[in-house]
Amino acid sequence: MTKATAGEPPPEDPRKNQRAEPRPGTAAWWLARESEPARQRRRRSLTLDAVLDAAMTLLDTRGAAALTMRNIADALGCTQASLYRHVRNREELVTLLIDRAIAVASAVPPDGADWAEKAAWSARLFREHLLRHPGVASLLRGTERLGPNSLAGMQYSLDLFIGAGLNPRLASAAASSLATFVLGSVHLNLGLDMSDPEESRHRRLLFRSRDAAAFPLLVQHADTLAEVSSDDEFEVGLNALLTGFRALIQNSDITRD
Amino acid sequence: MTKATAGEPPPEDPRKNQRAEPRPGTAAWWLARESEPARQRRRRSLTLDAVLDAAMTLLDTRGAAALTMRNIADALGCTQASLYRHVRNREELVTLLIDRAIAVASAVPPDGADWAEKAAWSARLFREHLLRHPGVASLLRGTERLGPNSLAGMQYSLDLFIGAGLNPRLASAAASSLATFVLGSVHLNLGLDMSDPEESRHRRLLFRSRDAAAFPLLVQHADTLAEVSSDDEFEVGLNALLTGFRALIQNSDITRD
DNA sequence: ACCTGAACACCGTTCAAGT
DNA sequence: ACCTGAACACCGTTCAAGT
Repeated sequence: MTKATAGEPPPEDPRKNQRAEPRPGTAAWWLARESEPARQRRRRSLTLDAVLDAAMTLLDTRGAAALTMRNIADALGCTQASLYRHVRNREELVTLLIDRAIAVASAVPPDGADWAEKAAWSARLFREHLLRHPGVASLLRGTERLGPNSLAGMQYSLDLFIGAGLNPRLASAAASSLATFVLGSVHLNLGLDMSDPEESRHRRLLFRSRDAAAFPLLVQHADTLAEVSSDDEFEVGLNALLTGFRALIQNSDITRD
Repeated sequence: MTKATAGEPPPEDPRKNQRAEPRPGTAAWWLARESEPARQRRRRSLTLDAVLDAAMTLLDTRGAAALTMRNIADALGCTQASLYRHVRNREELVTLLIDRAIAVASAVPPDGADWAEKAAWSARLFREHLLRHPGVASLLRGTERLGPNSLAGMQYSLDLFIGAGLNPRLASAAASSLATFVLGSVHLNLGLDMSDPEESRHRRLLFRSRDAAAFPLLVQHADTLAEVSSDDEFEVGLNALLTGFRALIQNSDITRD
């Protein structure tokens, strides 16, 4: 009864994963899924797509906490047990769901922009998509990095950064860094309500009331700090990253082998 | 029975949060906690610290999925109900726990380094701390950004970036961006086992077997891509960010008001 | 071959009752 | 004033039994 969850040290089987079912999200798992033709061959009343569709609307309308097997089954008018015919776990369901929910990353930026403008455009689009679907953001764990939609995004950004002058290794790292930053930005603001005007006021109060000896800068700049929004943070970080990539490209121009 | 979770659209009370208890992690909540002297005054057999200690060792040894009220109570030799005397929710417990688990951020980098080296040192330290405590990483949600330990980190990095020449607003955004990037980097690799040598092999197989028409770069550079590690990604992104901050500092030198 | 009903071992949270 | 026992309404997952 191992409930494997991200962040959990694996139960450490005595014999190291000797032919154990691969965990959802690993390369082995994504590979194994493709060579399972039997699963989808038969015509059936309930399909995996229908399950994922129901899960997606549930996630969007009622949030991550409402994404239960029972609720999904209810939405589909079947029993919970039926779901396990299309999915081995809840974890597997979430992995498939999130890969699918990430599809927006394949949207193509306006033509005529240079690589940096395109990268910024895509990063902003991805962020806005996640902000509109906070349930999706809260479930992102990296397990979807090898899913078809993520791979499409990777192909796109590799093209972008290699075209800009980076070698494949650096292009891959740059693309991942950008995605990492977008996800971190959304994730670090999930529990907060900066949209709530009260939050900004309370934040100011909090900074102001700190011990001035221990937190001089927080006290001194309380008003300014309370007003720095998640959008501000994102734009500053995004520009810094792209500036850094630009420098990296110029460097590898010089040290080109 | 609202189970408010990050990523969940708030249940939308008809009257907008009219004197409702603030959600854990909001500025109002952190503020309210301080002006609650009665809670900790009395000598009691079970203290909040003891609860959080037990929760922490549970999280580290058995992972996030094992962090249940029952298990915490068992570890302390009390009943679950007793825990609710020190904590209103599981959510509140997690918020307090994560703030405390983040204390490493207050470690001070070696003297004599310039601001960029110090920032890099702290970022790496924070990342390594999170990698050693994946359970903590998986629970980070931004609700701890206003906790005492995060504020200490903020005071420190504000000092660093203001000292380097940024105004308070930009310094705050830069500091947050860096933290965002570290967290995103750890979080996006939570579900994966890059330590597993098999994973790299499977990843190569996965890239190689893509449709060459749709994913030409993935197929072409499969071997290289399969070997880019999370460490590589992190270092590339970290350097890019710091390079970007350096440029930002030079710019604000010029346009100083 | 597919789906169901009913159960199992868990959750977080509450509250009257004990001391 | 503090803690407990026992319950409540939920979870994910399994499996014999139905069709």
